[in-house]
Amino acid sequence: MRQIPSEPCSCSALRQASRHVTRLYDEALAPAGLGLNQYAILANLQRLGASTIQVLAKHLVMDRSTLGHLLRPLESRGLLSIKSAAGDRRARLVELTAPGLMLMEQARPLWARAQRHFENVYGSTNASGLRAALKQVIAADLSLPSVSTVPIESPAAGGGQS
Amino acid sequence: MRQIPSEPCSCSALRQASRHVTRLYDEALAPAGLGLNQYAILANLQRLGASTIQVLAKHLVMDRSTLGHLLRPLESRGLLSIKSAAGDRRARLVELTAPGLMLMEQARPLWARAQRHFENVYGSTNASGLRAALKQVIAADLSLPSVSTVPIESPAAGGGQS
DNA sequence: TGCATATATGGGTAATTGCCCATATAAACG
DNA sequence: CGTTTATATGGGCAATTACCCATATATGCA
Repeated sequence: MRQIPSEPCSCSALRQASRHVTRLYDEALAPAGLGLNQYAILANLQRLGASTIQVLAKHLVMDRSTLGHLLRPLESRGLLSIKSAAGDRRARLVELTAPGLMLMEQARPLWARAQRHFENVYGSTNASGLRAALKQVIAADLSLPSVSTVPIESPAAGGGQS
Repeated sequence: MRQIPSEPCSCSALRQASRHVTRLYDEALAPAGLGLNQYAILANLQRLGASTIQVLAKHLVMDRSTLGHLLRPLESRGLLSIKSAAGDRRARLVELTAPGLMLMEQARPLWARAQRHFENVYGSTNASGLRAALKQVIAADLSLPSVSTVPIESPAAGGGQS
């Protein structure tokens, strides 16, 4: 009875590594009362300036509604503000507040410690190689061709996975 | 005006790639009514045979309580059973049921399609390289040295968290 | 101008994730 | 044998994740 070897699932591997590494960063950021995810949201906001949920979600490679949920607690804590955009009344502009900025100043060194620690353990060359590889993964268009229907078979133009 | 470049956060990169790739696998597995995570749980269960939550969680690089939560819906659907272990009344043995096994037979090709698609787009060599890198990440001991206390300085013994 | 379409969100539901604390057992040790 | 310690879980809480569907605007085109 061939024992099935652990399936080399790329997705599981990614998720497992995410969970593992997230524990490190969450622990490091805990003194600031932030999780890595919240830190990433605030950091992107600081970098981008006021942004719509849509734009911010794109940068975070995150579903819009997910981000919508995640903003709530941060807004309650006064770390960011959400107001209707001037030109477009559908859109809402998310922006870092002064307290949010202050917290980021305090949190950045905590983040840096986690990042440094990761690079010490895993190797900084390995780490940048990994980040580059992940960047490629993120950029890849992974949309599945609809399986059964095979709807319209427009010629060359096609689904365009390179 | 140095614009802050996107911070090369290893953890964010991992999480973003996870989210991105998970969407592919979830979509592929949807016809079986499973998410990738649920698939991974059942696949490990099939591979390992009856296991305690503890052991299963270790294999999944997942918190025990997380797994406990995730088992509930799968048990309700009758895909796995959870019974007290014979020798150890604390432990609970999780085991794939016949319907669970049948569903896995149906789901495996769906998983395979996602995996194949990922390798087509990202490159199969890249993919196995990535999995190898992630495996190393997962194996790394990332525990932070307690920052202030610097507790006992036992000599050589070293990192040994048993 | 007016309707069809596209865009930007929000709410609801469910699964995913992990922490802390409580409980039930088991094991170890004196 | 009894007490301390370690192990295996569960429950509660909160954040994370994303789907679907509804609503409010904005845009494009006839």
